[in-house]
Amino acid sequence: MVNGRRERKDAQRNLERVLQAAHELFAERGSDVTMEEVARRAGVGVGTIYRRFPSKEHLWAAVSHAACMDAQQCLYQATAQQHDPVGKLRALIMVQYRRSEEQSALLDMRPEAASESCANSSDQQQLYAALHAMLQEVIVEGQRRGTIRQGAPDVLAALCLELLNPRTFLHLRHIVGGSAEDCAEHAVQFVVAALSARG
Amino acid sequence: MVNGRRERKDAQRNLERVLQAAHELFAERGSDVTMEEVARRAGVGVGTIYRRFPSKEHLWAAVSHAACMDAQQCLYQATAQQHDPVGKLRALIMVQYRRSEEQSALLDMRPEAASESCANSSDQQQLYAALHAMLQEVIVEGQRRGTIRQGAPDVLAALCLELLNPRTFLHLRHIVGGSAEDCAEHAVQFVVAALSARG
DNA sequence: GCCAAAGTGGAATGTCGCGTCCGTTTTCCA
DNA sequence: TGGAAAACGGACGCGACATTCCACTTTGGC
Repeated sequence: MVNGRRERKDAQRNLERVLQAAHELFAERGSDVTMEEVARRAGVGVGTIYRRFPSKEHLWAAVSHAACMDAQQCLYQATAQQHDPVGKLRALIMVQYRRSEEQSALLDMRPEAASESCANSSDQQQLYAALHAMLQEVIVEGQRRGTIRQGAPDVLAALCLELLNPRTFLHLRHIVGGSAEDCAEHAVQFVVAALSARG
Repeated sequence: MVNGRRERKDAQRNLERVLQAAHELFAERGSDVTMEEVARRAGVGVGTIYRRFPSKEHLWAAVSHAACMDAQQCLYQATAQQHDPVGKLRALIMVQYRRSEEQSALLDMRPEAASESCANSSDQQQLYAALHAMLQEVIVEGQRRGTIRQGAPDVLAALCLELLNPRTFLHLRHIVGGSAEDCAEHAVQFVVAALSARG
């Protein structure tokens, strides 16, 4: 579409293939994937990738950005449909765990390790922050209603957040052996118990 | 000491220096440390390291082994001095968090990712397993006494375990801003609430 | 103090993955 | 259909590391 000329459709198709391939590989194995692997899976040459993305980090950022925006969107929607804090908590855990099943490496984020090359994009950190904020909001609301015990909301949210990490899901999955939903249910029980106001 | 001849004392000294340097660097930054960095910090040449350890993985394994054995020892001792489940839980968290302060990268283990080159040694997995077993034992005992709620002990232990990971500590530390003990106390409150039998 | 064995350091080598370059192929417009 | 422009792909260059090699140094036994 540049300079009055339509974008060539092979170029368009290849961009899609590259993004698709990169998404699949990154989601599964994180950023320690070779550019050549991505190219091979996409059925193109490495040069084609570099035409669109100046570096591996840029490709990672693009894939990560899309995945994180999507995840954030899903999390917002899921909580919006719930009206009590416990329901919102359950929704967050369910959604996060279901996504972890397919995209553990892409969603795995460690906010404290901000500088490790492209393994952690700022989008992941933003997703983490958004999730932390959502949890905190739920906790504050629960405290207002008296269903969630007192205590610094940011700290409680941080502890819950650890249990929402894809790694936790994988670990749990390994032990429980059941579906993502089964695992999520265990985590929900645990978190709810940890947060509930004492009887 | 081989072949009737004493081990040269420069060799012995250098081995100690290498292990010390490797421990410091690995503890801080994990296995993405250059052999040359280790050599430099130890004040030796890389050749000297390779004389003792056939590969970087072997060096990592040696350092990791020592750290994990030591950690396991500390955890056992700490729980042995406590006589009720909650006390044992508190002790485990306190000890683990204090160690995390210095050795987060060495103790950080992800049992589900067993094959990622040398970043995860089998010792780390064993430490993880031991910690999981200790938690499980504490939980079973608490359930017997009626102070800990019912539920699959392995699953409950797995969820607690996530909160004992050095990453969790670092994240919490960042938010709380206090000492390792402060962070541990928050985690203890959370875990105890999550596990307590309902009133 | 002498010397053979043990140990040392760091330059050289091999491997691997990122990113570039350019001859070839495809597409689009007229 | 012809040809210019855009896109392609994969061989190649390069830097970063792990590991090897060997001329040189230190040590322990005599």
